[in-house]
Amino acid sequence: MSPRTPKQFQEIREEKKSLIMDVALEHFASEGYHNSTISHIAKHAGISKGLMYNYFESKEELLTEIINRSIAEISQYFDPDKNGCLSEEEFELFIRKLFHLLREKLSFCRLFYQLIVQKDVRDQFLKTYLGPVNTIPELYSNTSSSFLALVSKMITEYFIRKKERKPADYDPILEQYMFIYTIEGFIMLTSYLDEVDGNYYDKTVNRIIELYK
Amino acid sequence: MSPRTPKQFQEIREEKKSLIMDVALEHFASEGYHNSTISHIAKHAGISKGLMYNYFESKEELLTEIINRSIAEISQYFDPDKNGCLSEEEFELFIRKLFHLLREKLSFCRLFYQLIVQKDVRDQFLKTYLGPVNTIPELYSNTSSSFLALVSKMITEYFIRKKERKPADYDPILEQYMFIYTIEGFIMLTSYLDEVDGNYYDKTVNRIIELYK
Amino acid sequence: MSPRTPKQFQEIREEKKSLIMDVALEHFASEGYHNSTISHIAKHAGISKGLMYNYFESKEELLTEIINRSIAEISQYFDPDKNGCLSEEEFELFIRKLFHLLREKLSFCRLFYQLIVQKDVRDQFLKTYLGPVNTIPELYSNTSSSFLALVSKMITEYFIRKKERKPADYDPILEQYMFIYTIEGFIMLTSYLDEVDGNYYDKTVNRIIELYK
Amino acid sequence: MSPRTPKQFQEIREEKKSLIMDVALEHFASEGYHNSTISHIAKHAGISKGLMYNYFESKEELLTEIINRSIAEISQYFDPDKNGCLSEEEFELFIRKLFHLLREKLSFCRLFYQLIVQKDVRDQFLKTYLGPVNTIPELYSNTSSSFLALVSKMITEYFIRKKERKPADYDPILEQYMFIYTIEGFIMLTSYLDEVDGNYYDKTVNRIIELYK
DNA sequence: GATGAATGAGTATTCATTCAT
DNA sequence: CATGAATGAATACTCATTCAT
Repeated sequence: MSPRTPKQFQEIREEKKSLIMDVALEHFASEGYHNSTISHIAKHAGISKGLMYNYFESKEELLTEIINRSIAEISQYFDPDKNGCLSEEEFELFIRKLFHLLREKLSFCRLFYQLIVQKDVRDQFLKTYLGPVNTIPELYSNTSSSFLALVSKMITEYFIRKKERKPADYDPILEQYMFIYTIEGFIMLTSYLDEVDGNYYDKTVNRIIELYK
Repeated sequence: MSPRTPKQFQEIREEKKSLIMDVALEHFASEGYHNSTISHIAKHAGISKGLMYNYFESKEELLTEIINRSIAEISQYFDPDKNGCLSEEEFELFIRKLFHLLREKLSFCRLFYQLIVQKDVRDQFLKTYLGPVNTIPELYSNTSSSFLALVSKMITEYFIRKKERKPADYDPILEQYMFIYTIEGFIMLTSYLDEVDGNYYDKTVNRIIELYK
Repeated sequence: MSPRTPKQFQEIREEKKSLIMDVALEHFASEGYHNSTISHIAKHAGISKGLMYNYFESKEELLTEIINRSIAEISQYFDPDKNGCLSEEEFELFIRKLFHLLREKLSFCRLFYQLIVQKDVRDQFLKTYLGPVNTIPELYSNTSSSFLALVSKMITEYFIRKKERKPADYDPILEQYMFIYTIEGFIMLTSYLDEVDGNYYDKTVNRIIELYK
Repeated sequence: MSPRTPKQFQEIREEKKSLIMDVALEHFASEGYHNSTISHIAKHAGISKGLMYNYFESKEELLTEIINRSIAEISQYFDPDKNGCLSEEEFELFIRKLFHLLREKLSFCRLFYQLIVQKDVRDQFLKTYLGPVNTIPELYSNTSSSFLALVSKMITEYFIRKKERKPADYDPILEQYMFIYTIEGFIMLTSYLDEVDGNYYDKTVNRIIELYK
């Protein structure tokens, strides 16, 4: 057998890292960061505790990398920075994509809530991912870390623009809040109460689009 | 000096217990149950660790008592078991009260989310407080521990009843979901993003009532 | 009512002390010294923790007083210091008394074993109660603290004297050991295995007398 | 340097486990289970507290493993389950072995008494090791955990069988009790009074055999 | 005398992290 | 690279003892 090339080594390494992060995400999401032990994660990933520290400097870094990877995945999924302006069709598509993604990334949603409810983490997290656009260094190659801020801004502008085709008493800020609350509540409850029947899942999406498009 | 009377002891106990619970609630709410240490809580309450165990048998009992106390406060605030049936006025009042209460019990809301995101605690919590009405012994004199289940049931029935005064294609289940999501998202975001401006706080309440009454 | 005389106070005090010691003996005997808490003992004695320290300087002193009282009771029960020499009748009576006492003082027997098995306590205990006769100051008014040493000496002399009415190959030391082992085993097993049927209790006594008188 | 092989790890584990158990046995035997702290045991074993829990899940499991190991050693020493029936020669051999073993396993004897005098532990211990033969799963490969029950049964049967070669008034139950008491007393006193002179040690064995064979 | 609130040192246990092999 | 033994700081909880009232 020919010895592995450095490139192959690199690939193996990345795969292993990815595996560990997958396992860790599941643990962090369901048990919480502090209740997930390196021991358990390592065992479930099929490696030794010691090797974990070959891939990640610390438990905290493991968490950070998981978050960054997830954000990167999500943001490239939406790829919203094409022109920074949502058309009605794009808005509807955005919602549909969001709800579709939700099903596939339940673990990340739960992890997200784990972080949000944790005071110390929350502050750090919000500063990093909801901070002002462009002022924060990129963490992943093609991704602004303030992706969430960007999305938030685009939605705001979408609602403001919508006012033109609405009656005089239409309050875009209020509508945006209502929209965010509904989305937020839906994600939260879907993430934790595994009772959503598929039928109403779709009905809900349509109703939200109907109300807020 | 004459010794303290039993009544004096009782008062001291009640006051100190209450103090500890207040402090612990803040900790549990912001740091999470598992991350809040008895040491820290004791220190912030200005007492020794040992004394904590004079008042509460364990950390878990401390949590339980805090939850029970909060649920009791909230449920007596709503007193929904008068006739078990919401009129339109009562529904509106219920929402207004809920939003009013939210401002005063932010810590409890946060604690609630801390519990929800923690797998082990969630199951226990949901079983106890969302379990079937009437099957769970009362924890506080005038309060069923399944207060939340009762509220939930009343709301469901309210939406079903509403169908009569709505068009044929009105889907009460869907509307109830939408209502719950909105409320939920509002509570969640209000609990954690301390940016809600009072102006829109009221506007939101009115809009929710307008949409779902 | 006339105020209590100092003597009455003293009596009340002694009664209370005695009650506490009774309760504590039961606890120490069944749970062990270290597992018996002052709290529990006080509660079972119907007094407060604080008051315990009015009667006994410390938990250790409480134990010491219990031991001394028990030894005093037992030694006055046997009153062996009349002439220091056991006749055959006295020997039989001694055994019968011992077995009779065993039934009434089970708790003390158990406490005794609790102490014996505890290295630190054992050394102290043995030094005090098996030490050389007359060299240790009396703890209770009419009682030598080396009562056990005295009894031990009397038994030894009894067996040595017995040799005169026995065959030449009779080994008094060996017989004394056998006697002590039998007694010891009987007390130990009776103390802990509550299965001794009364019938064999008496038969055993008679057999021991038959063998070793 | 090449990493340790699994076998090496296994060896390290076994050796260290054994070391810890040896040290812990000494502590449990002389101080008692509850008074022996993990801290002290660890310190005397030359390891950190934390490492204790790499080898034993809890203090209780440490105790259980020590007991099981000792029982296993002892029972294989006697190997009494060959045919379940003691001949006179086997009875004598059994006693001689017992007394020989006693000298080597003093610590275990003391531990045994520690357990007996501790109410909570006693019940558990007796249930496990004196329970009915054959109903308890084997803990060590070739060892019934009710080894003691088996021995007890064999001795009972031995005495009953003996009646045939004895006078009519021979009471096998009484004789068995006397035998047990003597043995018991001998073990107890030998375990705790380190004064037994070797000379009388052998004489005692012979005398017991003479009396009860 | 009498109470129980209050303390603090101690105990079992957990876990991220390091390191020899 | 890989392993898991080893550490140590932290955590929930206990209990003899003190002390203000």
